[in-house]
Amino acid sequence: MTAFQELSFFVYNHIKSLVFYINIHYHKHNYISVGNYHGQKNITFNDIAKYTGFSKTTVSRYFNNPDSLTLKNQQIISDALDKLNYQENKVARILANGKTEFIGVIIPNLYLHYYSEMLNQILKTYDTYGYKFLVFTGDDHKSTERKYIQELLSYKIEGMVILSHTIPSRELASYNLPIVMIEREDQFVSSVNTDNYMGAVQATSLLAKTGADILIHINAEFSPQVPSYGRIKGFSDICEEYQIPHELILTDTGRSYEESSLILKDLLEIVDSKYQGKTKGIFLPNDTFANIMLNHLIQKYGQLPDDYKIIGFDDSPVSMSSEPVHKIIPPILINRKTTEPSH
DNA sequence: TCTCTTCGACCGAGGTCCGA
DNA sequence: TCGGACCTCGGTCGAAGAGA
Repeated sequence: MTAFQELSFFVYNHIKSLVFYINIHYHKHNYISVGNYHGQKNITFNDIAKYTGFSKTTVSRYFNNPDSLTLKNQQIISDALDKLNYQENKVARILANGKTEFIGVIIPNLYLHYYSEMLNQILKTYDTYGYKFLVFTGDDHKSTERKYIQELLSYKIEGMVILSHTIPSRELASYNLPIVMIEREDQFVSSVNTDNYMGAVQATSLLAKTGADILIHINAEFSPQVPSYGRIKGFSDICEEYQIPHELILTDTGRSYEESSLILKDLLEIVDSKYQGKTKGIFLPNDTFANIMLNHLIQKYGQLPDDYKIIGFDDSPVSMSSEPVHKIIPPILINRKTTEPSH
């Protein structure tokens, strides 16, 4: 068990024991519920109704259509809310109107910076739209992700954002739920994609300008239906069009940081010996892999050697729509120190 | 007639009770 | 043991009543 697993296990058990304590306390004294730790009952509309002498419908109207109440009665209810320390109960609202305001998110993992940053941007939309997110990491296991989707559906989510690529869009469309896929095969659902082809063209062109003798693109194998395939195609097309010496390495890139790191380390050794004395321009499928490669080079040589030029690929588009819509985000080329021309 | 307020069905799933 | 009726949770909402 890793340190992180131990930590999460401890947190889970601690929360579980707290909930158990609260439940025991409730059954023993019948005056406590989860969310209020001080032996005080959760205040409901019924309590406010009893306290003020109004019906609970009138209390409900105070929140949803206050103009239908006299100013005097609004003030009475407002005072009661303060006095009783009322706290909004979203669960009851969901029970009544069926709108959970939950959106499910399935991502392959969080160790790739692309996914964690994407999730970060998705979570930030709460302030604007009010939707909450239930997030699962599928680790590229189809059966696991199907199980997670069933779990999400049981919580009556109002939509799904899919960054995973194990489940085909035809199957996802059958759930009859608003779904947006990001950088995935998207024939039957809405999607948001980067212009991978143009991004690869820009990256490859930049590497070529650095004076590299050989250009190498490392990536996983994708079918042409997957947007990421555009990176492979863009790289190959530019190299062939301008007759640039190149090598395409399509391989399993791993399912964890450690696995990816080992695979990239092995690939680096192969490239290092195969193209000794030549300047190597390496185009990696994402910034995390580019950083891993950079770290291996620094560990080996103490710094980024002059005969290595590294470039990654990342983006963070987000959009949603009820109708199938496919939005293409134009890539922006960012020139960092890892692709400075040789002198 | 209009404004304000109340009543009670309803949402969904699990628990309880009672009769067969 | 089984099945059906009823209740529970906390809100929403349409219909209807009360009063000015």
